[in-house]
Amino acid sequence: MTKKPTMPATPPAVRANVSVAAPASSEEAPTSSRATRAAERRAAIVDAAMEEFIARGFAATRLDDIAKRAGVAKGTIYLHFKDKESMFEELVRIVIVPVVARLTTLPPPAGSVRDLIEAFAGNFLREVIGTRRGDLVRLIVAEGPRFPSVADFYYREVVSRGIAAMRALIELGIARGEIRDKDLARYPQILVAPAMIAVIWQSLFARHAPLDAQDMLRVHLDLIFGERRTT
Amino acid sequence: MTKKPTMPATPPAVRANVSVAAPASSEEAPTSSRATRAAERRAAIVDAAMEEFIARGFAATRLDDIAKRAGVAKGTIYLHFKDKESMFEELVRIVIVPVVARLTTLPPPAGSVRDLIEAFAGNFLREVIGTRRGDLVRLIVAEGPRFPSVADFYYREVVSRGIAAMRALIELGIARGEIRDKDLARYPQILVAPAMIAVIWQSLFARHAPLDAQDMLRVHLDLIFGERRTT
DNA sequence: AAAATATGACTGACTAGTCAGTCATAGTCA
DNA sequence: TGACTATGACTGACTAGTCAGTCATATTTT
Repeated sequence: MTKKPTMPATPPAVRANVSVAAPASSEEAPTSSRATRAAERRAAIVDAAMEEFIARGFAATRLDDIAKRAGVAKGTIYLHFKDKESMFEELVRIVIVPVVARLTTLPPPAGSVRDLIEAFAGNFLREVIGTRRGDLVRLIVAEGPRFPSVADFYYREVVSRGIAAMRALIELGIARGEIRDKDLARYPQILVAPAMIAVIWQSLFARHAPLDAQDMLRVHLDLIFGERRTT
Repeated sequence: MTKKPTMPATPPAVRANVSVAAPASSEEAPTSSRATRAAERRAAIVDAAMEEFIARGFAATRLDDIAKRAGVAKGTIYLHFKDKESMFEELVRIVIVPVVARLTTLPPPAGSVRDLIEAFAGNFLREVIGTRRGDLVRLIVAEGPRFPSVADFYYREVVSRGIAAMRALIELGIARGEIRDKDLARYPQILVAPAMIAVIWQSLFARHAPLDAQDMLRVHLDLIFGERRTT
């Protein structure tokens, strides 16, 4: 390479909006025991690694950069992770698991199916679309084929559960007469597709043509449930 | 790295199902003038590069491997392309352009809007979903953020045109009363979303849970147009 | 023979991973 | 309590290897 073609990763000033650790008082807070400090460092490494991997992809990310961003020596990374690969794999688990936990903690099953799904979509909008986590989803799509274990994990923990949950909701909707089309239960992907497209769109094309994801999802739900009767 | 973790790229035996050149008689066919031979070599390089980039991503792909797969010395690549980066960029153009050309050559605008869209979907199924070109789309999603010029090109040549074409069809459908939901014209993405999801699904999750893309698209169109009246 | 092409050994910049040594903290003893 | 020792988290210079890009040489075409 004649010169570095890669654009700089998000500069350190713009910190992740999704942090693994508590606010991580950046400097000199020996608030803590050895174990605590170690945990903080690990979290700092995870945050830094996520930023770098999202910005550059797995292969092009340098461990030196992760170390610098985390404010840690390179060797320290190897105290916490076996190697670059397993760091990437663990990273995905660490970031994804709590999100799934939160999203699958459904709100009380009160109200119509549409209300349930709207609550779901609202969470998704807030927690994923247009956030670092959305970028992480794109990263998984990007690196999945080269990391079968990551793809497997993601399928098992996120996709299959999500599909199952959506299918259950759709079947409920059909049973209650809220949803007309009975075939929809066979392809819950259709229900989720616009949300996924929104994630990708924000990552790739937002600067060409911003997308009002919330409004789009509303239109999509109108399509499935029929126009929203203004309560 | 202690050992190569990457799985081998598709072995040379399994040739691309999408070739840039004519069948590329692999050995010794001096059928041709210099210019022709040069063009064949260039095409072989493009094919090989596509395979490798799809299998490994940009950063992890070695030019030595592309050369070997194309049956060419590494130096030869530099007779055709300035460097790895511009090879990738040109590659995308070279492969995408003819597909767009073919897909935008609409069949005679006869029949219902649904028929038009179904024809479109059929082409897309055949030409993209589950083919190397589908993988290329995933690759663009993957590398887009690191190759703004690729993302720009893809947006300009494929996405914006596709969206515009879909919008036109939707508006026609609304005008003719085939489509109920008027808001759909504001988000043609909704019409296309399941097809994109199918592309990604085949790439990432096919071996966990195969997806009948054709049937899914049919269900989706039923959702938009209402159940298909059996002609 | 001259020109156009093609080759692949070579170079140098770059980076994953290592490890001997440092030092703040935790633990022990008088 | 204060001094002294043990621990292991942390460091960063270093090694071994990789790979994009070059170019002197060989091969093919005209």
